[in-house]
This record gives sequence, C-alpha cells and structure tokens, in this order.
Amino acid sequence: MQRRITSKDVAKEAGVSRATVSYILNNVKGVRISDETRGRVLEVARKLGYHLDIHAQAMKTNRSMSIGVVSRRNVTESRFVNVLGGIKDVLMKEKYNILLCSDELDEMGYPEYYRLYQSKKIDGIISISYQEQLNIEHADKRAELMLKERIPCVFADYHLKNPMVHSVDINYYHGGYIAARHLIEKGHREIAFMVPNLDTEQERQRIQGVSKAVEEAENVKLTVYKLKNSSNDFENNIVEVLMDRKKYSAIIVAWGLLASQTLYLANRMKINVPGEIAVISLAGDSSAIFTYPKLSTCELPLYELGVKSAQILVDDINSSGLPVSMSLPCKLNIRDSC
Amino acid sequence: MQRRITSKDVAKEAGVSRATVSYILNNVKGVRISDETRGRVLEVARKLGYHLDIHAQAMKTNRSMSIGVVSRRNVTESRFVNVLGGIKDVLMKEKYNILLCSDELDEMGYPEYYRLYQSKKIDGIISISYQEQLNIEHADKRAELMLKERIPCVFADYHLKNPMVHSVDINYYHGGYIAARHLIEKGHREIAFMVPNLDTEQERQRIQGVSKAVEEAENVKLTVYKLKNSSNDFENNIVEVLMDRKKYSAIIVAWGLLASQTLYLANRMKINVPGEIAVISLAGDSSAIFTYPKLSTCELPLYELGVKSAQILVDDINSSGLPVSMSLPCKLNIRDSC
DNA sequence: CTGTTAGCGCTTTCAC
DNA sequence: GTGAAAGCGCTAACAG
Repeated sequence: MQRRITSKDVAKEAGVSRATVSYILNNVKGVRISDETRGRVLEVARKLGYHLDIHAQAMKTNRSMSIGVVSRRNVTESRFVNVLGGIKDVLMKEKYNILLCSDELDEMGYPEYYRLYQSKKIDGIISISYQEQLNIEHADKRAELMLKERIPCVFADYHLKNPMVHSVDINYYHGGYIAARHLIEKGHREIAFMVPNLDTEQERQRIQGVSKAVEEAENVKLTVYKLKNSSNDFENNIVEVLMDRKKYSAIIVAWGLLASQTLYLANRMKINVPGEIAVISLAGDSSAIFTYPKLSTCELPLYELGVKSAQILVDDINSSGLPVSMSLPCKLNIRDSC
Repeated sequence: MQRRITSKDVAKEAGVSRATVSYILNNVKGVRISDETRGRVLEVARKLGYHLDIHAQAMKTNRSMSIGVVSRRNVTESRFVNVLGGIKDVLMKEKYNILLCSDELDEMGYPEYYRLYQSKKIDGIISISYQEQLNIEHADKRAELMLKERIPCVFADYHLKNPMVHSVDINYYHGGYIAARHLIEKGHREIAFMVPNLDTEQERQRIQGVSKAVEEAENVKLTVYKLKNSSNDFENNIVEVLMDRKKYSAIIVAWGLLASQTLYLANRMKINVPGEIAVISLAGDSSAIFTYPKLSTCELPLYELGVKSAQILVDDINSSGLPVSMSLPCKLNIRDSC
C-alpha cells in the first residue's frame, strides 16, 4: 500500500509551496503566477499522478458539489427518468454530480436526503413528484422542513401550496385545454374524458382545462368518466366507456398507459380509431408511438422540468434569492389517433 | 451564520470525550460502554442537532460510501433504468449511495468516473453497457485501466474479452434459443429472424442461439434477415420482411422497439398476428404490453443484472478476491403474439 | 507574487 | 471503559 500523492508532494517536487499548487490547480483568479511556474506544477502533478482529495477539499470549502435527486422508490418510471435527463445535462455543465436519494424515513423520522444534506454529502435537493402522489399535505410538510433549515431545494411537479419554496410545475390545465381544443377544432362535438378517479391537483387541472375549452366552444358536450382505480387495472372501466361509444366521437385519456390500453382494447373490440372514435392522450412517452394507430398525445415537458429545476437550484446555491415558481406548458403531438 | 455542531460539542455537553462519542455514534464493537452513558450521549446529540460531517469521516476512513454508476449519456433508456433499479435496491441495504457518472473524457484523456474514484468521491464503479455499443476494444481498454489501477469495478452486459475484471452478462444465446425453441414446439417449421445488422456480441449470440434451436429440430427452416440500420428507421426493412410472408409462419425479432414497430406495421398491412404470422421479441420492456396483440417476449434479466453487479462490487470492496464473471439467463413471457 | 500556517471534524492508537 | 492527541489533505488568511 503506497502513500497517496498529496499537494505537498507536488509542491516539494516542483519547488513551490502548497498554496501555489492549490492556486494553480484550482485556477484561482486574482493571483498572478508566472506561466513557467504554472507549467512546471501542472507537469509535476501529472508526472506524479496527483489527484485532489475531494473530501479534504469539501471540508474546507463546505461544498460537496453533489446534488441529491429524490425519487419515490421507483427509479424505473419513465417520468422520473426523463426529468433526470434534464437535470443531468444542466448539472454536468455546472460541475455537479447527481446523487440518487430516497425519501425514506430513518429512525428519527427524517428523510434520507435530509440526513445527506446535514452530513454535507449534498449541497441541495431536487425532489421529483411521484405519480399518483395523493398526499399533498405530506409533501407540504417536507417543504416546511427544507424551508426551516434553509436547505436549497426545488420541488418539481408538486403543485405545493407553499409559495416560499422553489417549484417548477407542469401546467396540466394547459394540457387539457389544448387537447380538447384540438378535438373541437377538428369538428368533434361530443367528447368523453377518461380520467382516474384521484383527488390530485394534476387531475383536477386536467378536468378544468378540458372543461374550459368545452365551455368556450359552441354546442360541445363533455362527458367525464372517472375511473375507479382497482390496482391499476382499468380494463373493465375502459371497456365500459368504449361500449358507450354512441355518445361521443372522441375520447381524451388522462394517462399514457391508459391510452395504450384503450387503443389495445379498441383493436380487440374491432373499433376503428380514429374512424369511429378519435383518441388523444394527456401524457405518454415516446415508447407509445408504435401503438396502432400511432397515438396522438399532449406531451409533458419532462426534460424541461429537469432543466429548469436544476438551474433554479444552482442559482439558489450560488446566491440564495427570492423563491422562484413556474409552470411549464405542454405540447401537442398529433399523430394518427385523432 | 452559526457554527456547526461537532462531536466535540456533544462530548463536552455530555461530559465525555470525543472518542466515546464516536464509538457510540458508530456503534463500534469491541468497546463496552455503559448503557447510561450511551443513552446520554445519544440524547445530547439529538438535542443539539448533531450531524456527522461525512467528509471528515471519509477522510479518516478512506471510504466515501458512494458507488459510481456509469451510463453512456442517455439515462433515459429503459434498459439503463431497469438495471439501475436493481443496483439501487442492493446498495441501499449496504448503506451506499449511487452517484451518476458519465464516461466522457477530460482534457487528460481520463473518463469522468476515473477521476471521481481517484478523488475518492466514489469507492467503486458499475459500468452499464449502452445499446448498440459497437466498440468492444474501446471497452476493453477501459477495463485495462480499471485493472491496472486496481479500481473496484463491475462491467454489466459488456461481454468483455478480459477475464480478469468482474463482469455480469446477459445470456443472449439462451434468449435466442428458448424463443426459437418455443416457436418450434408450437409447430412452426419456417421461421424468420429479424435482427439489426450490427457486428456485436449480443446479436451474434442471438443468431447462434436461434440457429442452435433450429439445428436441433427436424425439418425447420430458418431465414435470417439482417436489417440495415439507417438511423434507426427500420420501417422499409420490416415491410419487406412482412411482404415475404409466404416463406415463414413465425418471426423472431431481436429488439423490443423493432417488435412494436413490426406489430404496428402488421396492423397497418392488415396482417393477422398470430394467425398469419406469429411474432416473438428477444427483448422489450413492460411498456410494450399494450401492443395489439400483446407482444410475447423473451424478457432480459435487467433488474437481476443490477442486483448481481452491485453485490459483486460490494463484495470486492470489502475483500477484493478473484474475478467473478457470470451470465444471466432470459425468461420467456408468452402473451398473445405467438 | 509566493510561502507559512492554522485549522476543517473526524477516527483511532495508546495510555490511563 | 474512557480520554488525549495525532494527524487525514486541503484552502485561505496573512505575512513576507
């Protein structure tokens, strides 16, 4: 086991002091160092195979250059992963690393990421909402904790009540509105809206958005079907709605998976889409594009959500300012199902 | 800005020494401490809001308790994310955190994760192959580097030549074999195999596995279609193969997305699946289950891949031993398309 | 412009 | 069983 090469070794070998080495390696400005010295030190560092000890550095600077990204357990959901992509792209540029955290509580009732922050393992937190997140009060409580302890933190897609924490949300109202609007412009006058029966801000906004578009139009009738969520198997629900198809010419479906399933069932029931019924989904990822027919969706700005969240967090860490809160619009992606 | 609470503060307040505090908080065995003292210290720590400084600890112990997971850029691929799930479940139990790394090279030609290891930010590395990873020599070179510097490292799904590094692979041969075998048992005698024309171990194994099953059977004819990869748009290729359909009664498709697209096109061309042609895919994730008809797949053991990789890495860090290399079998998941 | 030095907060050996 | 003290490798304030 051989000793680690430290900045001391580099300094000695190069015939300068440790401070000089530190200045050069960190590119500290406001210190002028002759190009010759600089070159020599860099060369020696390379030759000796010197590597910074990040813990020693962190100890001095009180910065770990890591950001915690919190997910509710399931890293597998495509929603999570798309947001992560946006976060990663921003943080890489800013020299931050991403540390995956859970929010499971420890014996003392604190979430893991709280501990990681207090231990200085991460400099800030991005919390991404999880699907079917019912318990908003719970999230609000977490936000309180962050606020109280002044922990740099951004809530992504949480739609919190608390206006003092940074938040980036998705404008589901807008999504519902433009989707319904599109159908109306296409001439549909009887529209069904299929949405899981959940008491979440997300679904509430969608219903409002869809309703708004309908209200603005003339002679358009809307039927909202609230699907009972029996362990995520909506088959029976969907079949019922499809049986009802004399009552409308188009369906808006709240979720991507639900939409795929709807198309599947339509195929099975020999219902022509979009001929007999047009279908549009208010979410859904690219994996859904090979449904038959290709699904028209209202794309959620997931990548953007990640980008904005990361930017806000980095800004906050660098100079904590006023709380930022924004809401990102959706984008229509019309393919073949309507 | 108030001073950080240190173990010194806790020690003073509790009337013991810092060493005692450390022993208690880390649950060090081989040191007997009266329950009364232990309780008092814990209580004081809680009251004062003491939190360990993880960098100071890491500096002493030379352990950062983080593992780097390397992905080639695209964290969005479902392949990556499923493996990650397995890794996460194991590492959480072992008290390790996951740090997402890229393998982009820095000015000095080292991948990011190499730097992170040398800086002691991570204790080991799990490298997950990326799809269509063509350049095996390149990967072998990375493996050399890890080996030379004795960096704890596991290569997941790389099929490296070097037997000295830990590796966990997927047995694509097995996947191809059981899929073909299933079709043969179902009575199919003319089988087509559609595979992207890539010179990778993965596709080579698949072809071998499928061929093997065909050879073992009597009177079965296999036609291999190598698809030219023009920017991942295989539509024309697939249509051609489907036009050829008098020549076979079943198709094996190498990739999940390709399979979805095949079903889509079959629908569009009014070809009945599995009536006219049966279809089975050698990969594909759960998002594909709402194709019409529901796609039969040979499931890749992605979660397991993550689990095994993480276990091997942790073992290696704790007591570096002989190189482990294993290959995980696939699993048939027969739904409606064959 | 460069060097000296004092810690950052922790663990752990060694003495008591 | 408990305590004193020696660093781990770095940065930044200060002195030269």
